[in-house]
Amino acid sequence: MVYMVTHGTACLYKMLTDGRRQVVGFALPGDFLGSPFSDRYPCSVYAINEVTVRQLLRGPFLTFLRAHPKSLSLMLEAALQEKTAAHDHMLLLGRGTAEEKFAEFIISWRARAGRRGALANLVPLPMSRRDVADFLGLTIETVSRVVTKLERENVLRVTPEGLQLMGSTERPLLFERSYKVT
Amino acid sequence: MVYMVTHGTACLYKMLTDGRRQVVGFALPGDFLGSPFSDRYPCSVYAINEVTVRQLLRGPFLTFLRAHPKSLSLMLEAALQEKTAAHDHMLLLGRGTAEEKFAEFIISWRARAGRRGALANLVPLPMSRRDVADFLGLTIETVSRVVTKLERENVLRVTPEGLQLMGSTERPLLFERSYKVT
DNA sequence: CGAATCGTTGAAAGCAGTCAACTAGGGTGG
DNA sequence: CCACCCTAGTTGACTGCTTTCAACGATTCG
Repeated sequence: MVYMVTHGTACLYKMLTDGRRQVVGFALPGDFLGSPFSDRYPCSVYAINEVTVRQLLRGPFLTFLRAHPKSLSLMLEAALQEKTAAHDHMLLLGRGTAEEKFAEFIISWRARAGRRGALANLVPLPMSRRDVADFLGLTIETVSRVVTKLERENVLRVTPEGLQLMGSTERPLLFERSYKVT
Repeated sequence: MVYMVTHGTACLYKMLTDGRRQVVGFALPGDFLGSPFSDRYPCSVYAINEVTVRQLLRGPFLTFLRAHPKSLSLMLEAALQEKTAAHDHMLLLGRGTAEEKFAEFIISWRARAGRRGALANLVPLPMSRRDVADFLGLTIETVSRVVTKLERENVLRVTPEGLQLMGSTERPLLFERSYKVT
């Protein structure tokens, strides 16, 4: 079974028997959950806020895709992009410091979530600290400490509506990247 | 431009300006490098051993895919699988200990590399310690220490041909997983 | 009000990182 | 043939960032 998110935000995660959890991503409207090729779910999902999905039966969906190569092509393009995004996040998880992880998360979340309208400086954070921590491979305490530190440095401000990024955000990104393509 | 690996093993990685590196995967024969939809390379590549590839021009390849939905479908299936693999690795990077990271790596590398024939207990490791370390988000020193520890515990033996896994490998995997699918 | 959940803060511990010394092979050139 | 160098890998001592453990504050809800 495949689902397509139509409204809301979902959290995708994997969990170990001892409770350790890794959030692998967040699904926004337009994103697909599951694969039309397998009846195993690649990971667990839970709704962060009110979420609605469109259910797609595996068989009929496959038939549809075979009949509409254009859609198939779009799905492949999206899947490849998501693979690249996953690789980017690996870099963060494997090599980033706590502060870099959080900064990069805010920047990219702002770009994704605030797609309606220009990049706002008020970034809504519908997910809990635990979700953020598990996404970044940190503990909630460490996330809290990083937020406090950035707040003290006037990089951002915590409001009930989300994180208010200060102007200084455009300055040297904490987590610069430059790919040497060989 | 897209390439398909036909022989050998390649290493895919991303790197930061300060030299920190994350290996995002290893490409074996049959794997594709790059995307037919974008002319940006998603990551850097280097050949671990003698590698041959088949070069596919983006335009003609796209035309071919449009004319052969079956191939398109196979590429989508592969891309979705790789996305799942990337997510699995995120769990390892974000939540695994050094020992769990290495153990899981050996197990899954054996499954992939030793596909010809049954799962051998002699696992060849064509890549360097640095590649392994950068794949697991560790330092070469830590990898070395883990190997030494596992060798002392008679879990494996280091030989010039690769890692010799002892029988005890079938026992409780060091990194058990169990997905609570909601 | 009490209970529960979520988040913050502080102190201490621990796992992996850093720095450095050392070993082992492999290639080169005198 | 062997001294030399260079690279890959190992090992040890120490440091440090993040985790762990614990207490506290804020908010919501019955």
